[in-house]
Amino acid sequence: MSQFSLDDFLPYQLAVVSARVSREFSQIYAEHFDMTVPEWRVLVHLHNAGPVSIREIQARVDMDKSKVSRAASRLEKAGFLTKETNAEDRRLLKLGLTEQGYARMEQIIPLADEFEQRLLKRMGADTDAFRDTLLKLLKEDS
Amino acid sequence: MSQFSLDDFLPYQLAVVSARVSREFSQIYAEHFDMTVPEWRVLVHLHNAGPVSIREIQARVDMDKSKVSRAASRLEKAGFLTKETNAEDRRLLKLGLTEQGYARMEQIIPLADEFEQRLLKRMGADTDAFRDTLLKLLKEDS
DNA sequence: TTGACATCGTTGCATTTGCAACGATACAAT
DNA sequence: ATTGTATCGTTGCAAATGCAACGATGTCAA
Repeated sequence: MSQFSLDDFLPYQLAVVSARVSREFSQIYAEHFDMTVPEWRVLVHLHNAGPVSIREIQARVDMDKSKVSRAASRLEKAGFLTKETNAEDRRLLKLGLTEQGYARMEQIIPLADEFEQRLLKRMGADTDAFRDTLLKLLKEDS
Repeated sequence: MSQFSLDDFLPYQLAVVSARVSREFSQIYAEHFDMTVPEWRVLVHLHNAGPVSIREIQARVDMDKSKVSRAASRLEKAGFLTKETNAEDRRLLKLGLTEQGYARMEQIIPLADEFEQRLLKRMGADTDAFRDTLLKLLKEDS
C-alpha cells in the first residue's frame, strides 16, 4: 500500500499558502475600499503601463479575457477607468485610468507595499532564493 | 507618483505559480480519471487517515465544510466512499474509502509522485529551503 | 472587390464558490 | 427535565468562474 502525505505535496502547499496570502491581502483593501482581486490587478497594470487593451491586460496579468472584461466594466461604472476604441485597430479597446483611478491607486499601493514588507519579514533572509525558485516553477515541461 | 510592479509582487507571484501548478496537475488526473481538486483532497486524506468526519477533513485539508460536503457526496455517489453516522456522536459522519476508493488512489498516487518529482527537478537544489520558506509564510500576523 | 480566416471584446450558460442560514444532536448549568 | 449554547453536516442563494459561442473588425490572397 502506497504512502502519500498531502501536507508534503508541493502543489497542495503552494495552493494553501497562496490562498491564505491572497485572502489576507484582499481583506486589507476590501476593508478600506470595495475591490476584488481582478479589479486590483487591472488597476495595477493600467497604473504601470498606461492605456492598453483588454488583450494586453489579459496577457500580462494572467487572467481570462472575460474576467478582465468584466472587471473593467465594473471599474468603468465605478469611475476608475474609461474605455475608448483604438482608432488604429477598431477591434481593440484602450483602457485608461481616470483621475479617480489614479487617486485610488495612490491610496492602495502603500498598503500593498506594507503588506509585502510584512511577508518578507516573515520569510527571513531567504527571500531572493525563494523568488528565484518560484519563477523556476513557471518553466514549462521537463 | 508611486511605482509598483505587479510582476514583483509576492502575492501575485504566488497566485500565478500556484494556479499554474495546480492546473497542470489536475490536467494529469482529469485526463485519466474524472476528478476535481476537492475530490482529490478528500480521497487523499481518507487514504492516509482512515475514516474521519467532514469536520476533520475540513480542518486538515484547508477547505470550507460545504466544499468537503459536496465533494464527499459526489464521491459517495460515484462509489469511492461511504458515509455512516458516528455512533458515539451522532452529529458526526464517518467517511470511509470503499475498495474502489482505495483502488483509485493506488492508481493516482503514482501519478502525483511522478508529477512532484518533475516539479522538484525544475526547482533544482533549493527544494528544502523553498519549502521551509513557504511554511514560514503561513505563520499568522506580523 | 470578394472571400476565407484570424483576432478582439462581450455575453450566455452551466458549474463552482463562499457564506449564512437551518435542523439535528450534544452538553453544561440550573 | 428544561433551557441555553455550541457544533455537526447540508442546503439555498447570490456572486464568481471558465469556456465556448458570437458579432465586429482586420488581414491577406486570389
